[in-house]
Amino acid sequence: MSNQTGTEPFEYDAKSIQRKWQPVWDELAPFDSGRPDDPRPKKYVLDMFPYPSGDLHMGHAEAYALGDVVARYWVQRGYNVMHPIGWDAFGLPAENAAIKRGLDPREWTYANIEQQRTSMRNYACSFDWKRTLRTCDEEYYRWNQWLFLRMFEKGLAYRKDSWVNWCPKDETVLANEQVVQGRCERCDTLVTKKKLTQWYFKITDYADRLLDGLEDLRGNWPDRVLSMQRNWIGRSVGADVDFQIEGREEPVTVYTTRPDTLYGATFMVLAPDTELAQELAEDAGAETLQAFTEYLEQVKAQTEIARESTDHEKTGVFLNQYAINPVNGERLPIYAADYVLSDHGHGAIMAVPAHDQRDLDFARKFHLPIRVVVDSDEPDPAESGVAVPGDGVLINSGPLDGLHKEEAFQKAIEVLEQRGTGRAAKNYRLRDWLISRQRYWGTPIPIIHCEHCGLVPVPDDQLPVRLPASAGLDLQPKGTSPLGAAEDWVNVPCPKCGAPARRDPDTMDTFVDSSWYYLRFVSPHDDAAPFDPELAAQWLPVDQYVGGVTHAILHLLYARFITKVLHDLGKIDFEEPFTRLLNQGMVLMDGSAMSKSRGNLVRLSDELEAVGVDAVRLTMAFAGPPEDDIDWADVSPTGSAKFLARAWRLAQEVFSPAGVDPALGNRALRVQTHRFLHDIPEIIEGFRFNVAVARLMELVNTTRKALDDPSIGATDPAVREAVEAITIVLSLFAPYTAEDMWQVLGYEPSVSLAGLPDCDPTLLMEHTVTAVVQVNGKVRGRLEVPRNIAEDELREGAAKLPGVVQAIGDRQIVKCIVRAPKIVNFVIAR
RNA sequence: GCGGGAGUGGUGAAAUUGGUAGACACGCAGGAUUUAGGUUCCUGUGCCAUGCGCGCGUGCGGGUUCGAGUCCCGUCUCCCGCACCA
Repeated sequence: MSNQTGTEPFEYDAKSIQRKWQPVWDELAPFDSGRPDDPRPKKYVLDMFPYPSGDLHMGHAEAYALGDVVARYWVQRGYNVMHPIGWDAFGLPAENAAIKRGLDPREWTYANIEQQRTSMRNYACSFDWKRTLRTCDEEYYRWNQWLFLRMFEKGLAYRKDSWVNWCPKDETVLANEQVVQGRCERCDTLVTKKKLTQWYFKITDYADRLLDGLEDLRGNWPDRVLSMQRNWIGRSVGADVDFQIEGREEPVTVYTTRPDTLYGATFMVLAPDTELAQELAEDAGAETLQAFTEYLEQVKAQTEIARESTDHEKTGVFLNQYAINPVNGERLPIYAADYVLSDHGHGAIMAVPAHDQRDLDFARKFHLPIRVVVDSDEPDPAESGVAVPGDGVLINSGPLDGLHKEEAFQKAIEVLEQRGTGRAAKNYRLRDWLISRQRYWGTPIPIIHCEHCGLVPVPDDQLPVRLPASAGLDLQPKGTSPLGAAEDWVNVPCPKCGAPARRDPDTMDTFVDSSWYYLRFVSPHDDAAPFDPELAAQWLPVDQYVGGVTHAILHLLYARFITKVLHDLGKIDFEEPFTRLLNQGMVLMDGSAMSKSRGNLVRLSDELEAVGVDAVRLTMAFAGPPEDDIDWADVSPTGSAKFLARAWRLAQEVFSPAGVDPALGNRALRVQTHRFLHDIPEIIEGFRFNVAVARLMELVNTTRKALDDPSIGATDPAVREAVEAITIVLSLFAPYTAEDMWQVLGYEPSVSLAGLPDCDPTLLMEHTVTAVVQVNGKVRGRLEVPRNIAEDELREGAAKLPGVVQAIGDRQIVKCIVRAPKIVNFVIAR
């Protein structure tokens, strides 16, 4: 970067500028927020807090660069901005790394946090350093326990025995959300199922509100995230229908989204791994039972291996039993088949082969009848093998005949409700949130197991339940929590009856920690409450959340859920935590995600060393729309560095005193400066950071020309005005460079607090514009005209342009469209 | 299959009420400065034709309009999420 010939008068040296300003900012703390007397309106800008698994990487660099633009922008607009940072410090990676290195997870975590903190300061993140938090601090996690207890009281935290996802490598249970295509989200191991008693949060109680709440976020959250959440919750609307079974007391209830096709049901299918299937098989006699048992074994063996297979050849076994269709009394043979899942709906379906592809596949294989009940133009499914799911007119359906799908849907439910054999119902893909983990490095669950009293909550005044020191504990994954072996810790008297009892040895999923941390920032060291209610009322909700799309489902869904819970507990008065969300893309290298194994890792520290902090930040902002991925191979950090040097040199050459009246300056340059100032807010608020940088570059180029133009020159006040505007806006992207320029321009630090200059509307109005003149829609000439030119005048001027005259020739002008002052279009006969 | 999004130069991308397509950069080419390289500065750069341009051009095909990257209909491709979810 540096000029080694020494012939240039000024040198831009990113490193020395960084060294120069960091201590000044530490002293000034320009981003401290929350002085009680601060009259500025509030703005809460939050970056997703990092996991301290090492030093910052390119992904952090992008996220924090973009979040910083937003935070710094609102400061420049005169807001009291709270922009805090913390560490999501509990969790498996820390524990695994600690085991590998033979360290205490605590030591390893805190060391990483310190390293990240140093890197963030160097990276000029505009965080309020008085408001940091670490989720592994007991002053933080005690409030996880507090939250757990409140939820326990409300029945929202409960234990149940069920088949859970199990990662054999990490030896711990996983939430549904942590299983990606049958594999552990973290270590990619094939997930297995294990029957265990675990703690759950009852997120399904909030399914409707979580889904409906997405409507309010439309426009302020990326469509992609809204759609992912919608999919994840997976609400479907339909009906529960009760079917009597021959020779059996209790009916079987099935869930269907197509009650309109009830008359088209020709058989029933149960999930093989249900008690009902087992019972029916037993009741049907030895032969059936044997066939069923064999099938069940086959299904169980297959699940783990064939999980991923894409073609699902239908299999199943007849249970030799019949159900009665409640609307027409028909006998429906009952099968057990693995295409019906035990954990969806009631684990049983009515099969309508004509109108459902899966049922049709099964019916064709087992030679079951196929009855069309929705008449459409499609070919007969029994012939074509293609089910007809679309609309049509109902036939063969008794009272539903002649109705369309939608009407029949409603009517069928009415009929069922009248007869008491069914009712409208909803179903969700969403499952309750499994929060217990059999690992050490997390928040202890504040429950004591007493032989006499059962599950006893730890009284609030005994919180926190401290995590015991790891010394002497075996942290190796082994399927049970290491805390169970901490005898001094685990054995306690029951808080209720005083008898010897044991603490729950599990720890909480770290997503519990991150589901409410945004609230803690308003009073990070409060020891009376998780957050100060008054401060929360003042600051919340978060106005702008910034983070990666990797958290589109997990973290954001959990945080929305916990927010609604806290709302219902009367602790806060809003239901959505994050008003606006910006999801930045990923930083790639040569088209794919960076990884050591792929050998395409770009180290942030190397980039910072090569071009400096500001150039890296600027590159992140300029690369393209923030939500798009950045391929580091496609961008030019050195190009950014060159631009910064150009801008910086501009400031060195300004030769008019600070405070000079810009009104005396060059008009053309002033016009461009003020158009720039006018457009910047709209551009930044629309997250079009790349455009903002382009506009900065444009203004730098123009100002350079003005400066070098002898008729304008370094003493022109308009040059100073332009450079000041550049400096202030540049401070959003390249704070070190801008700070240095600000000083050269004769001001005290910090430029971050300078404020965006007002733009002068008269300068926006006065300048001339280029009118485009078209003939038959093709551009044939241009005309410099005043902004307020009259239509007639513009038309006459346009008609005289040589290019236009030539294009028209002797043909007749049929029509002339004039939109002053921008365009004239002559329509001529062809 | 369901849901969401996107297709614009060699590359990243602009064009936010239908009105100059390709701003701003990267790359490349040429030139100035330099012993040389780098830096810095200047010029050029959508495609085709380049002796000429009422020539072509925003995935493709239609339509509306004086005028379409933008609106409408159809179609293809790609990316993301969910998926034997009844």
